[in-house]
Amino acid sequence: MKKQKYVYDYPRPMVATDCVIFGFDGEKLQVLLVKRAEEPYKDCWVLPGGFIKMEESAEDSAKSMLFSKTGLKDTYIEQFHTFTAPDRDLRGRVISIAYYALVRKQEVKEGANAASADWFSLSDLPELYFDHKQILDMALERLRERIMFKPVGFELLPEKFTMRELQNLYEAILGVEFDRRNFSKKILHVGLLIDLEETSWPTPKRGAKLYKFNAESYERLKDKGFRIEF
Amino acid sequence: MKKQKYVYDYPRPMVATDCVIFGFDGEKLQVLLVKRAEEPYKDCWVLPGGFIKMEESAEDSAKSMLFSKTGLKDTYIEQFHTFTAPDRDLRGRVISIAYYALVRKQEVKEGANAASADWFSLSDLPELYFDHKQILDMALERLRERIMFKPVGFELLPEKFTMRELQNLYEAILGVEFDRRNFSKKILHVGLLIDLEETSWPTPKRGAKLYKFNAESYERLKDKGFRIEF
DNA sequence: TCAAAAGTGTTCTCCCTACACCCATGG
DNA sequence: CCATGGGTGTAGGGAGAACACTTTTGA
Repeated sequence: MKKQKYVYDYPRPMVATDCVIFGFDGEKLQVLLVKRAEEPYKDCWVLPGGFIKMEESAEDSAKSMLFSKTGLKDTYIEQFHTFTAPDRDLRGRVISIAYYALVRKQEVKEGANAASADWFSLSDLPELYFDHKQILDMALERLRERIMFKPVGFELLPEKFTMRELQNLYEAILGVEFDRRNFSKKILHVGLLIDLEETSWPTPKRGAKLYKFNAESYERLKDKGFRIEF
Repeated sequence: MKKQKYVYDYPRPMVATDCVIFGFDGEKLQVLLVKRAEEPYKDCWVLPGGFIKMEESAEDSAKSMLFSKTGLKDTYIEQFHTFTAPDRDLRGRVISIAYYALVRKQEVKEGANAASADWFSLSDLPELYFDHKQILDMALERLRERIMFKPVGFELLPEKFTMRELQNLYEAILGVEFDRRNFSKKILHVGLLIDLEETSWPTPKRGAKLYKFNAESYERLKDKGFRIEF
């Protein structure tokens, strides 16, 4: 089958999506990186991404890429910036529409891609290529802004979690530390948490109460937005 | 001269920038629209925009378009979303990287484009085509989020302004009303305003104090961010 | 002299902050 | 029994919200 060619009157850039996939291990915020299979930068770690198809939106493109790396559908995904510097990609003029996704690491299927994909803590990243470090930095910045108004953090936690885990998550994202008691009071006051009458156990030392989040109030607050002041 | 053609192995979308240019008349928030010169939608009002060139970034493209419509350089401009629905443009697959800009209407050159460009209050918009209404709505949403953390509003005001004008601006952007006295107290407390010892005059009835904003504190707060709670 | 807009200060309440002690568990 | 982490309450301070009267000026 002969290769088809595409002919245009004016030059056109290539358009790709890249995705910053955030996960949380209970302590630290992490990012999923993949190992490039081809030149340039073969075998180097980069953000997962790909060129968009003509009949799909960028969001569809990002979602199907996300599915192929994690086996997850219906994850939280949000477009945050489009990177357009003419020289950002060695291969030619490539524009990248960047997304970040929040996933529950527990639900991510390991295996198929085990050798070519891995989680990295933000404090322990490998060198990144192209402009992927900037992309990652901006993703985190946007996530920080977002989490002040929308309870998106729950997308990163397992169904049941302890107050400590939730606090660790907020601290990891915002890069600050909170007083245990005040944090707990504030969060409970928002009314998003349901106190499961269980305790996590075994844990180191003493078991802690488990919470899940209240999907109903969540729906209410997602539109309206809310405010947590730290 | 014969028209050159561009040939690629894979299909590529066209990439454009569209720009939501906000202005403020002292009372209401406004948007600059242009009249299309060509089909489709000839003579209809749309957001100013254009295709990006291969050797310029999207931001450069938006800026030069902005310059051509307003005569302004160094305006506040911010990318906020990229619109990618496959059917969003009748002319084919066009991806649009959208920006909003904040300009001082007083500084905008009228004239050259007078017949083909005009300001519209948000409450009094003409019908918009393509997905430009959605683009505009999202621009406003992002501007709202932005103004809570960064003092970007000053980009829309003339050098000297009254407290009432500043309040009108915040009310117009956020779509709420504030108590005059509390608003004034809060804003002054941030320390961004310099009390010029002048009064606006003539105005309707009584003259009001004029303020300008303090560029120095502005620079400080722009990085650090700040918080105005309303 | 009346209408419209501007200037100004106080009180009350609520929420955020700082902070310390006791309890349960595992080693 | 000791170390580690979890659970809980209170007192004080600061900031936001509500609110009214006086002044200026143009019509």
